[in-house]
Amino acid sequence: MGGNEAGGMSGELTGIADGEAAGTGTLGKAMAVLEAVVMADGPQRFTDILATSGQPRGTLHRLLSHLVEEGLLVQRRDLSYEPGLRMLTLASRSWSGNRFRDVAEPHLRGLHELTGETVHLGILREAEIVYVDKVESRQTVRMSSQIGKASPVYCTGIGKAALSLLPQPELERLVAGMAFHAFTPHTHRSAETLLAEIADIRRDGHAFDREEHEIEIRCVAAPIRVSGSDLTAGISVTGPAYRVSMEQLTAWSGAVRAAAAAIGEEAAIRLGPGRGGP
Amino acid sequence: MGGNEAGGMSGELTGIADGEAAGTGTLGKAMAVLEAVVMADGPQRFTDILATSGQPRGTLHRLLSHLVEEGLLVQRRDLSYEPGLRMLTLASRSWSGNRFRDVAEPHLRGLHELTGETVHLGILREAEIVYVDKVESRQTVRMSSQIGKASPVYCTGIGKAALSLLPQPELERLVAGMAFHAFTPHTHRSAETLLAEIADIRRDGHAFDREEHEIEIRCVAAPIRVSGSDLTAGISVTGPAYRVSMEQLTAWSGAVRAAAAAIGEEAAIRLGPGRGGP
DNA sequence: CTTCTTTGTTCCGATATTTGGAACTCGATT
DNA sequence: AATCGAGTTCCAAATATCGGAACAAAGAAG
Repeated sequence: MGGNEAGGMSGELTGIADGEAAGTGTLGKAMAVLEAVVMADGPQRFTDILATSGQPRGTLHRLLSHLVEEGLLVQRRDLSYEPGLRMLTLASRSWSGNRFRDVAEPHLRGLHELTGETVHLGILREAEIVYVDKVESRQTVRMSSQIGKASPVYCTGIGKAALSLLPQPELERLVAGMAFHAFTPHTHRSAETLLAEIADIRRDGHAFDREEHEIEIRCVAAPIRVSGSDLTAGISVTGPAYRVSMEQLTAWSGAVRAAAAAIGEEAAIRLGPGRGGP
Repeated sequence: MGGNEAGGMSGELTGIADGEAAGTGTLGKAMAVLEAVVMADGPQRFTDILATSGQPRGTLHRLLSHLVEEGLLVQRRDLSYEPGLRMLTLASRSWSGNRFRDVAEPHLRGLHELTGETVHLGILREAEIVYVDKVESRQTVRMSSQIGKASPVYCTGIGKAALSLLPQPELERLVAGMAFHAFTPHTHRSAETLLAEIADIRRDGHAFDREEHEIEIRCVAAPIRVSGSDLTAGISVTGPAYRVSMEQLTAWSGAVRAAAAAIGEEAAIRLGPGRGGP
């Protein structure tokens, strides 16, 4: 197959060249379509998806039918498509069965009690940070807006912290593929400045987000390394600029690093050897 | 192709009997494997999955590779498989983008404040109820254990309530396929008793769970019908038997019915015509 | 140390599935 | 009536999947 694009006859079709093009065949296309629907804002009509996915009509139609039959999508009366319930069922298991989150949770709570601010746990996946848990002020948290969300690495505290753990070649590979969207005036805009900051982070053991992702929002983060696992993660304490000064964040950095270290060690033990307990 | 079973020579091995045999081709198999891993308790080794999924070795291996490549599964150092982060990403969008849940939420809160007990929102999918939201006492709820979980219809308040809205033929189709597992001494054990109770529920407009799913747990539920949609759902107020008597539940039934009606109407308006708002 | 298992990975011809352009249906619009 | 747009169905050609069997690698037993 070609890439993701519809494409026609494939002239040279060298393929491989870039990233790891090739592919997951049918599954890949199905997932692309699924994602197109899930990530969209409202219900998507056939034509909408036709445009976003770039699949030919016939193919797309069959893919959608299959997805509906599997319960991953639901077709409404007006023929538009929405995410189906099966996604929830699968996800809830994936989340509650996540032992890493489980190990980290008490530490997140501890940090929250110390600081009174929101605490996040994120895992590195390619050039993104996926938030896996969150402990925040009073309000019932629910499957918080954040959980499951993926943010770019270069503009988040956890992201930069996690990057600091990567071996240089891996780091460079990721940075090379980055697009540096300027979310705020403080967002990194080039590989150079980012790499420079990462050097600092390696030295200090913690990273800051100086309103780089969202204006008026700051955080301190520390990386988590789990020995014996390929997992790279991080935690952060986040707060509004008017309430948490950079000095305040610096004061908390020790606690954040300590919590990160504790999670890393505990996880190495509990995730390493055997299965899960009771 | 055969059915889902791998089997060897398959004597009769009709398996599924019929239902809607045929299938979703490759996607179906991939999802079956994915589900096998996600629903399992710990990380699953290749051989474990080989057993549960019944796919031939070669096929299974390719399926797993593709699932990993898509980020739906992750392969650990010891070669075992775990749910991947992409599931979370997809699910969180599916959940937070669910407008029905959004409409219902204030009403759930209202019921919670009135009763002080746990309130659930569930949607009917085939012969199961999938919990989509939950409001409970103080404790931080998080993506509660329940959310996304699917329970059989015949032993839950919401399930029976939802069934009561179905047209008779549809109802009978579902009941015909039920397995009636006896979770407690009070669980329905036959189609007759279930159908009889559903007749009552149609009359009363609400259903009870008299410790039928879990011992010492009771609830009152009311069905939600959204006109103009195929959605069938329900809400319930649940509590421990020592604290909530059947009389208490009966006293609350009016409020539950009212909330259900309100949700149904509001949803019909907000889900019906246009897209989502801001 | 050798032999036997057990577990995971790779191969490859046969074949069922997917592919995608084009024709078709149905309803709304002009 | 004729045109347009959205969704669905068809079918020969292309290709990804299928799955048995051979192959490696790591343990366990002898």
